[in-house]
Amino acid sequence: MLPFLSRADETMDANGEGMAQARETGTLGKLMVLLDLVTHADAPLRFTDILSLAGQPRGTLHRQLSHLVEEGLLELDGDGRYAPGLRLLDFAARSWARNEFRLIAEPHLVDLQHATGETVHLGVLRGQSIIYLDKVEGRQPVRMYSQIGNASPCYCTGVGKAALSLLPAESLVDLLAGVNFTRFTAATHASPASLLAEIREIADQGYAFDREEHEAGIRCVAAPIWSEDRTFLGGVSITGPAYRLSMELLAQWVVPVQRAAGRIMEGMRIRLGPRR
Amino acid sequence: MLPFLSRADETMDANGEGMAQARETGTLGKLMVLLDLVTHADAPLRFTDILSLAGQPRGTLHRQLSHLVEEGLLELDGDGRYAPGLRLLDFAARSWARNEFRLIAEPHLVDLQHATGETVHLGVLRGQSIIYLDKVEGRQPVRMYSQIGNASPCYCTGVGKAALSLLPAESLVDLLAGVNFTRFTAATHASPASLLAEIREIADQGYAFDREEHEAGIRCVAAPIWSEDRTFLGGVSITGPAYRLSMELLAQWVVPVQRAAGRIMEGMRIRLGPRR
DNA sequence: AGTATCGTTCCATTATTTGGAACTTGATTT
DNA sequence: AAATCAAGTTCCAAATAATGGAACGATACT
Repeated sequence: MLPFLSRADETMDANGEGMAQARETGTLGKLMVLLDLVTHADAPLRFTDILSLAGQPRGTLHRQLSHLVEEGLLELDGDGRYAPGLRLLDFAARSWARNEFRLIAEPHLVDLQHATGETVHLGVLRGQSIIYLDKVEGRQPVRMYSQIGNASPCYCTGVGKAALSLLPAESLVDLLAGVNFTRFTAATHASPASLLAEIREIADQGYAFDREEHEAGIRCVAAPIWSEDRTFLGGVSITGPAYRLSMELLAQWVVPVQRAAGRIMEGMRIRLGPRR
Repeated sequence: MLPFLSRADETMDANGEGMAQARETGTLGKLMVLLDLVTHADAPLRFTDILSLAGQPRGTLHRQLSHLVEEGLLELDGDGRYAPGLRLLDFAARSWARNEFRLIAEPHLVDLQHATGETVHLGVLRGQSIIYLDKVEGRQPVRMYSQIGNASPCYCTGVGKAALSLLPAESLVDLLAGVNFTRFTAATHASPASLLAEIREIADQGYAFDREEHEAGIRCVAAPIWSEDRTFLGGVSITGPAYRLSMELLAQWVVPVQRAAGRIMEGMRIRLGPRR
């Protein structure tokens, strides 16, 4: 097995392997599997690499890749290596710029950043992952895309656990059934059982901590965001290094984070409210 | 000719209509037309809106949209409006983070930013558009994605004209034949003729200016970037407000910009060189 | 209640995808 | 230089998925 894909395997697992989820999207689904393969790889893949990973007949695979390249979703360099295409950037730039949820939340994220001086994130639950929609950092060296658009596990991030705490018990169990619990640090929940216990607590309290569960030395407080019809579930969080963010300090930020979350929800209700 | 492509044609106009480029990508091509429609719209579209724009039979369109939604490329909100899906962000984040060209160029962009104090861009030519791959800004309020991933016209941006100056005459004419010249400002080239004249000049000099041609009050200097096999054509630029960047000042920055471009090319050669 | 309007489902027809095999191309070995 | 091997590409009858007209629900409007 190709060594550099170990990473891709993990990500795929996190997306649900248990569910034996047959794609019902015909041709598109098959092509998306390929896009996933290429975008998850650590380096551009050669035809043969993809062949062994995708397990398709050569003729078929060749045409599929050609179509993806022709549409700009993949790029084929002079050495026959396939890399993600720049058209993806173009799509993403537009979908980000016009995203309603993000636009409504943005001013409140900035306020929260100013109030605390630390990094603020906005994330939503999609499948079993949290996708970060926005990030507001205090100091200069923000490398854009550094976090935005990234998919992170829901079971070991503040925003993730906050989002999960909003789910009805049944959906929660269903969702967790598909999750592969990777232990990123000593504090990462290793099983659904302990996670469920914490999530019940979070549901009562209305806020979640990440006690260095995803990355050693990084802590956060998060508050959940929801809509009545559960169209969006997500959260806001304040994140920072453990040496600066003691658990006591994080506790003091519970109220500001919740207030920001509340304002974002109010913004969504005003924007979408009349109809629901 | 199929009527439902009228809108897609418009979109293509900016990108090239003259080429009568029938999509050869079967099912995927049809779905990408829909993705284009939705991501280019100013607001989420309802089923009927897309129906009238795409002009497909209802049954067909419905299934196509369902597939896109199921794959996360589109999202359908509670009011039946289709918006770009967050999976696009996930794809883009990865393709950006691992893009070789960008990774090689990054340190040189930062150097250039420090040397001048103004905003630095890295862009590549894709089709008739420049796609910005990176941006390094001096002062704080960088809204990420503000420019990265955006597709801009090639005929009125510094990076665009620099990239065009590298093309052999024939390809250049072909490419410009497909461009729809929109006059953004009084200084925008209104026809291929005047543009061609300037591009010849740029090819001789090895650098390009943007004299408020895309946006009033914004100027830039750009230098071209190429590889022997023409796999990548693009440019680096320094951009800023006209009141601060006199043409004299821009002229002083020609050398630094060219030097940065040269270093990036060298980086690419080292990385890819042995093979070509 | 009556009637548009909007969205969804069905299914025989049609077009696209499939995949095995044959064929290039280019590098490596004898 | 010829032979061998691996990597990629093209072909085409068979299998599969997409198509689109029409019938069917679901809301909103009168």
